[in-house]
Order: sequence, then C-alpha cells, then structure tokens
Amino acid sequence: MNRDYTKAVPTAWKNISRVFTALGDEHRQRILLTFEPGEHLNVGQIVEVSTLSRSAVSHHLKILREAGVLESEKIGKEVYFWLNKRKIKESLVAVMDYLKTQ
Amino acid sequence: MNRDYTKAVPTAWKNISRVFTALGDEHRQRILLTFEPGEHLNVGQIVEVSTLSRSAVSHHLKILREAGVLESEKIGKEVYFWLNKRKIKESLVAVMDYLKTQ
DNA sequence: TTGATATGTCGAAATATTTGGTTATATGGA
DNA sequence: TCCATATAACCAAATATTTCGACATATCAA
Repeated sequence: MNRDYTKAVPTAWKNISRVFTALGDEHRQRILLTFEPGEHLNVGQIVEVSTLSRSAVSHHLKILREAGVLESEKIGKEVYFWLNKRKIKESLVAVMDYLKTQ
Repeated sequence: MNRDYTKAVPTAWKNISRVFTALGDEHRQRILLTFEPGEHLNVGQIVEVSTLSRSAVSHHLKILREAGVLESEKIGKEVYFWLNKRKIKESLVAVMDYLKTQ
C-alpha cells in the first residue's frame, strides 16, 4: 500500500485533474465533439449549436481553456477556440504510463 | 462544425464520462494512487491512509466502482478493491481515437 | 445466540458547480 | 465620436456533490 499520497497528489496529477474534470462533463463533451478536424470556432457558433445560454457556454469554455483542452485567440470582435490535441494527449499518456507500472 | 451532438453525446462518450469524472477528483486520485501494482485493498486500509471519514471514502469508492475504475469482491467481512486497468485503458483509448480523427 | 467488526446506507448540512440575466469591456464601422 | 456587436465578468438562484454522524446489515467468533 502506497502511503505517499495520503495528503497530496503529485503535481503532474493535479494538472491532469483539470483535464479529466473538463472531459467528465457532458455539456463540455458536446462542445468538444462540435469541432471538426482542425476547425476553429467562435463563441457564437458554439452557442448556436448548444442548448445552454451564452453565459453558461462561456463558463464551460473557460473551464476547457483553463484545463488546456481548448486554446483561444481573439480575432477582431470574435474569440476563436480550437482543440489542443497535444495537451489532451499528454494527460491521457500520463495515466497510461501510471497503468504500465501497475 | 459538427451539429450531430447538439442535444446528446454518443453512448461511448457517456460511458467514459463517468471514468473521467472519477479521475477528475483529487480525493479519488489519492485513492487510486494508494494501490501498489496488482494490490487488493479493503475499505479499512483505504480509510486508514485517507483524511476523510469512512462514509466519505465509501462514497468515493462507490463512484470509482460504478465508473468501472475499481472492481470489488467481498471476502468474509471485508470488501477488497483493485484497479480495473482494462476499463481505464479503454476510456483513454476512446479519446485517443477521437484525437486521431482530428 | 450474543457481541465485535467491517462495510453500506440514509439524511441533513456544508460546499461547490452550474446557470442565465445583467453589466462591463473591446472592437470595428458609420 | 457614436452605435452595434461579440464576448467576458459579475452576481444571485438553482442544482449537484460532498461530507459525516447515526443507523442498518452481514459476517464471524465465542
């Protein structure tokens, strides 16, 4: 039994924690699945296909961005979002690596 | 822009949703990291290294078991838990596969 | 059968998250 | 500059999750 993690969890796991929280919500999954390969979408487009209000979508986009799952850039009046594949992959690989030691 | 997932998310994603929710909580991460390779731990042992009450630990173990991340078996008075590596891997691979299409 | 032990379940309080209306800020066009 | 638009930030209500003590159940041993 490993007692190292009684009080805290390694930094690496804290970072990926947010990614998993982000991926664990169905509304946020829908948002992610809206992106077609390589596509950049602005907030209005995402709101358009969502059943949620603009501010709720904005909240979920913030969580996804802070988790690093999405990246964003403001172009003119609009803010465009796109998938950060590398970041998602990193988190998945971290857990894969843990499983390999098990 | 993919509009297929406006209202719902594919069944496959619903299943992995619970896995990611399970992995997204720090207390549950601690529990998972307590397991040494191939180890089976009973509830009392997990409570012993936890900062939470027995019923809070029990709650998290239930979430982990329902997500399929842990499996359990009652032996005598004790219930032993262990990692379901296959299940975790399946969920990770599902997202990896999605990323490959992106 | 009685008692001790291990775990699960229930219920209520504490806490956190989600939601959507309102307000603030930034941008670009008239 | 003034106005319309896009988005973010703020706030309070609604909802969900977490927590823990108390109680219930199961198992085993005396």
